[in-house]
Amino acid sequence: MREPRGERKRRANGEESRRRILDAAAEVAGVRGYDGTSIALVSEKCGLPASSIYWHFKNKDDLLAAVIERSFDIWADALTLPGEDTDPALDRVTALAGQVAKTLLDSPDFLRLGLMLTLERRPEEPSARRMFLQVRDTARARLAAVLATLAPGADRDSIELVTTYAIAAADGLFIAKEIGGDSVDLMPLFDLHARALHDAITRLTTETP
Amino acid sequence: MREPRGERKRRANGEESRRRILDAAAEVAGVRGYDGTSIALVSEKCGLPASSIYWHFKNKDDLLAAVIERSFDIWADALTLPGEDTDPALDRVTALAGQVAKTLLDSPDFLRLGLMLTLERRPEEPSARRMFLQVRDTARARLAAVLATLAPGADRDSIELVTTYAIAAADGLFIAKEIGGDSVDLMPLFDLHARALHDAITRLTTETP
DNA sequence: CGCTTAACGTAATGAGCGTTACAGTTGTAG
DNA sequence: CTACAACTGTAACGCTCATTACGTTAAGCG
Repeated sequence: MREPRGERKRRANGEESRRRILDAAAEVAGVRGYDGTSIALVSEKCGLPASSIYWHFKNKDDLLAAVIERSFDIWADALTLPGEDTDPALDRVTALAGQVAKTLLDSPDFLRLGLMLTLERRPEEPSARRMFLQVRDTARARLAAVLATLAPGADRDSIELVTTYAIAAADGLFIAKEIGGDSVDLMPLFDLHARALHDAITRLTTETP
Repeated sequence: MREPRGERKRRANGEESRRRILDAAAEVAGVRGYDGTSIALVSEKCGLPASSIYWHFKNKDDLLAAVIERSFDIWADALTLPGEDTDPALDRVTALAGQVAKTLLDSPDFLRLGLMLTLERRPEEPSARRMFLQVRDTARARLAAVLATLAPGADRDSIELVTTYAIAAADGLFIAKEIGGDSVDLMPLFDLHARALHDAITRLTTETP
């Protein structure tokens, strides 16, 4: 998925600069959104001229797509899925929800920027948006797999439904945190969410024998 | 809340123009977001010159705040809260969730634009954002009141927690619909949500006697 | 040394932006 | 009729934007 940029570090500064640009762009884009992220701002924040940004990235769209990709990778790496031996099932769901809550608090850039991008509809869809939808889909597939193991007998459609709900509520809780700031404690909310998911899954296995 | 603009229709065209501007701005802003909504685009879409827009509204920020306010009013008017006589409680929550789902499908402008605004953090917070947070808070208060009647014995903090969760999941489901489009059917998702809320409320009244 | 090339620096381009100045138009009041 | 206020139309302002052209520097390699 990651592009190794062909070259193998001829000049040490290149890779370093690329990282600095991505850092700056992530910081700005996470706060100001797609339009609000100007090349001038990123340039100022990373100390490199605009031309260097354009040397490392095709254009602004390409830069922001790379930001999302990297930020998602960082987030996904920080997320340690609970092992299959954890029991009972409620503990497993709660542990997973807690993990998601914690990692979202630590590296929220890709989700914040990604959600902004999904809500907008430009005439030409930015590849940054496509990138977000793509990584989001892999996360979704992983979650569906976990939920499927918790409800062995359930049909595929029901699993998909619960998965959609699980992700949606997580998105919403993330936004609630963005709005409420310190007055919102994510942990009990994600506990509530885990309960809801557990109940829904249990219903899947008991109501459709 | 609404500003009556002082004058009482001296010239018929004025009110009509104002409405046309708001319609156009809502259409554009719902799709393109805050930055993406240019005065030139709104002007083109409503057939009035930019100067007319600036005659009716102080500036772009003022215009978008008015868009959110009006769109919220339309949404809130369409929302008929289920009467207190509806029973059992699950039916009441389900009815409410269904109402929210339906009205969000019909008039999604204020929520889409509002969510975009909440996710961004500019140096100077637009009054459009403040307006959204304000109307959102009134909606929140209303929902909390409804939930409180369903769980008479519950303490205030628990009600607040469930309310936050309820709104968050609704936001997330709205976004899921934006992403998935026709492949996402909101109704079963909001049913699932209603179940989750009902379970949470029931737990509030039984677990803390 | 000299050639190639990755990377940075300077400066400019053209387009679009929000906003305003200002002159016209038209209905209403005195 | 005149005066005035509510609007509309035209044209420009200054600014920021993404992007690029182009010259400079320095490391790797023969």
